[in-house]
Amino acid sequence: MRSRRLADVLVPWYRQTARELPWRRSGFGAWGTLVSEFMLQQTPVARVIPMLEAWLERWPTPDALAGASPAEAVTQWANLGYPRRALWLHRAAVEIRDRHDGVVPRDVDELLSLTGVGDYTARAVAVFAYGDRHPVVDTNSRRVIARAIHGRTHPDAAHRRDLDEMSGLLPHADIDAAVMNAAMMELGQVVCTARSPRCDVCPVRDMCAWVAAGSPWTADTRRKQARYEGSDRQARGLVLKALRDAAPDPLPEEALLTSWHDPRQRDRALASLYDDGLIEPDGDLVHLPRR
DNA sequence: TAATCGTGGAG
DNA sequence: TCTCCAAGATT
Repeated sequence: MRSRRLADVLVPWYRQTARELPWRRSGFGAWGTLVSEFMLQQTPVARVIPMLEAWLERWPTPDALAGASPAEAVTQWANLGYPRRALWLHRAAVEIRDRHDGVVPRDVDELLSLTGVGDYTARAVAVFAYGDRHPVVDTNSRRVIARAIHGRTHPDAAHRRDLDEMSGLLPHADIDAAVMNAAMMELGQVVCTARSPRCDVCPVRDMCAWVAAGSPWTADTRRKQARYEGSDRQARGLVLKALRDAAPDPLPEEALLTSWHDPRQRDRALASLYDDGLIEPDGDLVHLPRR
């Protein structure tokens, strides 16, 4: 059947052509893997690499990060985006210290119980750091499945059934299954890309349902990302940038978003940041979270 | 379940 | 210039 043959082609293809990335080095470690996966959540590989190395140099273990303040984590996170991830990674480090003796857990359910760790990240750590056999499904592999298996241009929204589908594609041996998971992601990222797939160099084009269907380019029905300019997210981003730049010093709340056009939106952005625990009040001052 | 959450590079 | 979207998680 098709699923079996896909792995027969992709596993050797990956072994021959995969890019060298920091988290693919042997002995990179579960902590490094966990940090890299947090950073890679919605942030491109090229932007992650230098930030990851700086992070691991500063905090080489979960204990080291757990001993720092959330403010330090948010500051070190710099411009990676979605700063809640920095907060959550810090919380996860505290949980690893307190509940797992400072060792990144191997069990998927224990990984899932860590703050900020979901279906993708938990299995990525179990598979890529520990070598266990689980389906790892990210946006790239979902796109490859949509095209190669179902002949669709775009994947549907992420769903847990994706895990079952990927399970059906995995070879039996743990080591090969791990490579297959990585190969699907790699193919989606470098060949079967979202906007302009490079079918001319695709190793599985002769078994691709989408190519067989004539490579139809249908509309993407998934909801588009909201406009950023003038959004709450932009307002929040400006607040955190100001606080990161001032860190470790706080700033007067009046100094934040001084030239923002919409005072109600300014209040809303600040309120949501307080709510998320990304900022905290100290009289008239605003701090990044100190504990 | 669908909306929300940053930032910057590529096309 | 402007749109798209990137190794997702949470509520």
